[in-house]
Amino acid sequence: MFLTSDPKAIDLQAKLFRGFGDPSRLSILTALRHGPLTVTDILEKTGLSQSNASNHLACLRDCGLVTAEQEGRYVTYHLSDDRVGELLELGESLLSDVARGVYECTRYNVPSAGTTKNKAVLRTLPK
Amino acid sequence: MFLTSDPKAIDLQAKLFRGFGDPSRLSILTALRHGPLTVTDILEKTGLSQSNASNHLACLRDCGLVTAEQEGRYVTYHLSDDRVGELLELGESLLSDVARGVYECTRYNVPSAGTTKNKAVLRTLPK
DNA sequence: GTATAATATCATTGGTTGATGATATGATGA
DNA sequence: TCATCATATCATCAACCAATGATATTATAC
Repeated sequence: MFLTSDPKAIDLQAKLFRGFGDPSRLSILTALRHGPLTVTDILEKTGLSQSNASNHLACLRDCGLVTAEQEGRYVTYHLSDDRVGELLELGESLLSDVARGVYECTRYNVPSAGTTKNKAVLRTLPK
Repeated sequence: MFLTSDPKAIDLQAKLFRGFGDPSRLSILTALRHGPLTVTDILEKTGLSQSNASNHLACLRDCGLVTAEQEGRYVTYHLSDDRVGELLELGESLLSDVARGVYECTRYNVPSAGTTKNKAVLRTLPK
């Protein structure tokens, strides 16, 4: 057996996709798609709580998906690379054709954006 | 406050990206990138255990990212849409520029592909 | 029919993650 | 200096997910 490619590269790439795979982070990235925004703007647009957004922004910043600039009292965030936006776009496009399947897939679920009130999970439906 | 876009769409899109955000699933998708493969082929290429691969294949199938065809005793899987491959490619390209940041991001971690022996997690480093 | 190879299903469980709430830091203006 | 606004940090804990191992199903060959 020889592996498709370096498992470490796979792990890293999976981690990269996870950056996009959380509703809070994804809503932040989506909000930034049309231009830079202040944290305050992000809070307004996404409806996330302050500390939640700040935690995720730190994560996105560490991962290199967004960059931050202090401007007076405010900090302005923007997407770090055009490919981040392209990935969002491609995901959106793909989703438009596979949405039903994704919706019905019961192996995993995402938490509802910004809240703890998660949907009931339907793991294993009896045949 | 008005939200960037339908939270339900965000949740779904996040769920889609999660399809790519697990090392086992990602290694399967990557293995399929150069053409259709039998489950047995996938096991060989990825090193995943049979039941683990089968579980993830079911998930990818449900989500519409791959399709399956029975051929005799074997089942052949292939990517369902060109955009799946494009997403992998774009992710790879982006990773080549942000890999260090992703590696060092400590907010979340992926399990090592196909095994339970996970790396130690370094959640919160003291300043 | 029986045996065997290929794949699928599913319950269990340990480790991980994300939201929260409290607190800390930093920047500006009075 | 103090007050206040903007943002960051961090510990806690409930919820979730993925690997495993056992078992079931399906297909072929004999």
